[in-house]
Amino acid sequence: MDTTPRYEPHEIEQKWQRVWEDERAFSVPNPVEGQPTAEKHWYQLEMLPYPSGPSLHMGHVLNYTMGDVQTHVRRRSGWHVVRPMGWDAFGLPAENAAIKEGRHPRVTIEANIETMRAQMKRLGWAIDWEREVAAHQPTFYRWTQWLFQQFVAHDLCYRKEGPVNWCPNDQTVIANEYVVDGHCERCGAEVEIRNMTQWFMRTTAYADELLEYPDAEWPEKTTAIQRNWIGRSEGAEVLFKVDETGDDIAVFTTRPDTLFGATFFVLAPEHPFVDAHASDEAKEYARRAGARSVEERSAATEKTGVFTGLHAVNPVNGEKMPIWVADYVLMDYGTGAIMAVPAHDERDGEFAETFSLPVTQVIDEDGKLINSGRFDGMPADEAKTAIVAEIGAKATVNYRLRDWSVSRQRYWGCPIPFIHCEKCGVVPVPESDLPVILPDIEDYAPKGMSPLAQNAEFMNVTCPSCGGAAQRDPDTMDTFVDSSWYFLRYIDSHNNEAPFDPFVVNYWLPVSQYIGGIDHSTGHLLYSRFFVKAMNDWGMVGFREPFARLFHQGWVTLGGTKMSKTKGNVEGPDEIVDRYGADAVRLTILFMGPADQDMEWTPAGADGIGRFLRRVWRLVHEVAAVAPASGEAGALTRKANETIARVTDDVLRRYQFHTPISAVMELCNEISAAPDAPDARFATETAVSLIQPYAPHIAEELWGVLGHERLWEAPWPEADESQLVRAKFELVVQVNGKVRDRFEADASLGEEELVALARGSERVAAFLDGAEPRKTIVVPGKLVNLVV
RNA sequence: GCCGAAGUGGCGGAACUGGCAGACGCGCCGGACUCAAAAUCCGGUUCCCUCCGGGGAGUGUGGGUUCGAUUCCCACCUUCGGCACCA
Repeated sequence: MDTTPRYEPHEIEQKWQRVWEDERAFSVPNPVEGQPTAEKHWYQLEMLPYPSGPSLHMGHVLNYTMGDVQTHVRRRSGWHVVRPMGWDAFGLPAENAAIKEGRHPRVTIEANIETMRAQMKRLGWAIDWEREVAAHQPTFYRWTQWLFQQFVAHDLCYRKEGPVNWCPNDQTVIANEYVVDGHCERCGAEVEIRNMTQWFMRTTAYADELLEYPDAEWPEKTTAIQRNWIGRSEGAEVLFKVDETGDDIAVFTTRPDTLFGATFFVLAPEHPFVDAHASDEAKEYARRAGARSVEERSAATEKTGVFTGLHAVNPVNGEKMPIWVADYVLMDYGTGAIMAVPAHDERDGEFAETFSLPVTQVIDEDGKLINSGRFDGMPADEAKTAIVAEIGAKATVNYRLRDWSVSRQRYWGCPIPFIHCEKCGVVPVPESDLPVILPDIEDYAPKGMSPLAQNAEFMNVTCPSCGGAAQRDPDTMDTFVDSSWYFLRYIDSHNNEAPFDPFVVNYWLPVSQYIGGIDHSTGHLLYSRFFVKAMNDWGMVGFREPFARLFHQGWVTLGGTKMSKTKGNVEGPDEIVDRYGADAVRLTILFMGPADQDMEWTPAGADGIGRFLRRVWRLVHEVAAVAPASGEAGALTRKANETIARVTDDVLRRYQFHTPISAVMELCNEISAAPDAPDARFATETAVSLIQPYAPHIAEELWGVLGHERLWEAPWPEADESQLVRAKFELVVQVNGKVRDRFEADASLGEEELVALARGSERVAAFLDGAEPRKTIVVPGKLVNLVV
C-alpha cells in the first residue's frame, strides 16, 4: 500500500515561512569596524516597487524570484549576502491612485504596502525585512532632504528660470527623461513648454564620465541607450560676423570641413538676435513658431522660415550669406544658430530647395575637399582640424543631455528643504530642523501650482538667516530623487545620525547584481550613477558606480502588452498561489523562458510545474523507502554531478535561470527509472538541494524526508570533478561531415585507435565504398570525421 | 536616418569554446488503469520519402570560410527596442 502523504503545498509553505521568520533566517548583520569581515560578500538588489496599486503582478514575481534564486545559491555557496526590500512610496503614480480612490495618499500607500508585503512573504522570498525602507517615511526623507542640500552646497543643484516640460494633465513639471514623443510618459498627455523657475540637478557636470563604465558589467543595450541619451558630439564653435551690425554669432558644427559649402545661415526662432535685429516679418514668424507645441514642431515635414534681412560673413572665404530664421533649428542644442551646408546636410538641403537657395558641393565621392580653395584635395578628416586651426575656431563638445529638473508642483513627495526670504534669498533649512515634514493636508489635489503653497501653516516661517518673515519652497522633489539613493539607505536604514555609515556602505557596495526593467535606462539608472559620482567626489562613498552588474528582466505581457497598472492588464500571483502554491508560481515564472526576454503570461505552464512537483514529491518518498542509504557510484552519481556543475554555472556565471530547472527535471527523470539504485539516494538529495533556491518550501520538507534539516543553510553542492570523467563515451562517426554511425568507445583510446574503430564500422564502410579517406579529423571524446 | 537586440518543431525554448539540431516543458496522438471521468503511468510527436533496414532536407534569405556552421564572415529580409529637423 502506498503510504506517501499527499503533497499539500499550503501547509508546507506556511510551516516553513513561520520557521524562517522566527529564526530571522534571512536577516544579515552589517560588518563592524575593526572586526574581521566575510571575504566574499554580495549585495543582491532588485528595483524597489511602487506601491501605487494594491497588488504585485507577475512582472514583480519574475524580478524578485530571480533575485531570490541568486540569493539562495550565493548564501549557500559561502557568500555573505544582503538582500533588502523597500517601497518607492512617493510620487505621481501613488498620488494619482490615491486621488482616484478618494483617500489620502498616505492611507492608500500604506494599505498597499501592507498588501504587497504580505504577498511577498507568501511567496517565501529570502528578504532581510529588518532593513525595509519607504520613501515617504520621515526617517528616510530627512536624509533625502539632507542630500538635496549637499547637492546645492556643491553647486550640483541650482535654481534656474527657463523652459520646462509641463504636463497639463498631471499639472506638474516633468523631467526630459520622462517626455516620450512630446507626451507625458505617465499619463500620455501632450506636454507644454512653460517658463518657470525650478530646481535642477546638474547631471551635465558628469556627462563625459557617465559615458564610461570602467567598473560596471552592464548590458551593451543599456550602455548604448545611455550613450545615445547623453548624445556627445565633437565639433567646433565657429564665429560668424553679422555684416550689418558687426555682432559675432557663434555656431556649433561637427563638420568644419564643409565650411566652404555654407551658403546660408539659420537662427532658431528663440535666438535673442532675432528679436534684437531681424526684420518685422522674421520677428513675427519667430513668435508664431515659438507658440507651437514641441510635438507640432518635431512632426512638421515641410520646412518653413523667413529671411531676416541680414547677412553673415563666412570666416573662411569672406562670403556674405543670408541669415534666415527657421524652426528646424533648435535653441536648446548647440548655440541655436547654424551654418547651413545644403550639399552635405539633408535638412539644409531641403530648406535650400524650398527657398531656392544656392548649393555648393565641397566634398567629392572620394571624401576629398573640392571648391574649397587651398584645402582642395585634402581628405575631409584632415580638413576638419586644418580649417578649425586656420580660422582660429575652438574645438568643442556638445551634449544632448540636459540638467535634470527636479521640482514638482504636486503634494505627494519629499518637501524641498529651502526657504525663500526677500532679504536673504534662497536659504537652506538648518540641518537641525530637518526633516521638513510633509503635512497631512486635506486638499492635496493638483491645481497647477503646489498644493502646499496654500497651506499657510506650512508655508510661513522665519528666515533662518535674518529671522524675518519668509516662505518655504512649496514644491516637492521628483520621486527619482528618492530612488537615486535608496540602495545606500538599505545598508544602514536605522541610522539616525547620518544617511548611512560610509564603512558599511563601502563594504557592501557597489551593488553586486541589480535586477530591474530596461525602461529606467535614461532615468533612474542614470540619476543613480550621477548621485554616486557626486557623493564619491564629496568623500561620502568610496566607489563611483552604484551597480557593478545589471540585469534586465523581460516584460511579462498579457495579451501581448506589458503588464502594468496603467494599462489595467495585470495578473497577480495570488490566484495561482491559491491553486498550486508559492513554489509552483516561482518555478512557473522562471521556467517560462530566458528571464531577459519578454514572455507572455499564461497560467498553463503551472500545470506542468505542478506535475513536476508532485512527481518529485512521490519520487523522494519512494527513494527514501527503497534506496539503500549509500552505495557504489554509478550512472546516477555522474548525472547528479553533471547537474550540479550545470546548475551552478547557469546561476552564478551565466545568470540563466530557466535551464537549471530543465537540468533538475532531467536528473529526476533518470532517478525515476532506477529509484532503488545504490546511488539513487545521493542523486535524489542532490536534486532536492539544487531545486531549493527555486522551490524552497517543498525542498525543505523533502530534505526532512531524506533525514536532514535546515537545507536553507546547507552548503551548496559542489561537483566532484572525478565523477564527471567518463570511462566510455559515445563516439560519433561522420563521413564527409555527416553522421553515419555512433557507438560506445573507451575514453582512453588514442586518435589512431579511434580512427581504426571508426573504419571498422560496417555502416561507415558502406559509405566509404572502398575509398581511402584523404583526411581524418578526430575530436577526442567526441567524434571522428572521415573525408573521402 | 543613426544605435542596439532578435529570427530554431504546433507553442515556450535548449544546444555555453565551430563538433550528434530540437534537451526540458506545454500541446497533440496512441495505449494502460477505470463502469466512466479526473488524476497517474507507458509510448509517439521537425518535415518529406520508405521495401520499416533506412534515406533525404532542415535553425529568416542568398553567398562565403571550414573536414564540419544555429554558432564565424559578407550582403539582404523581417520583427522588436532606443534616439532623432541634435547641425
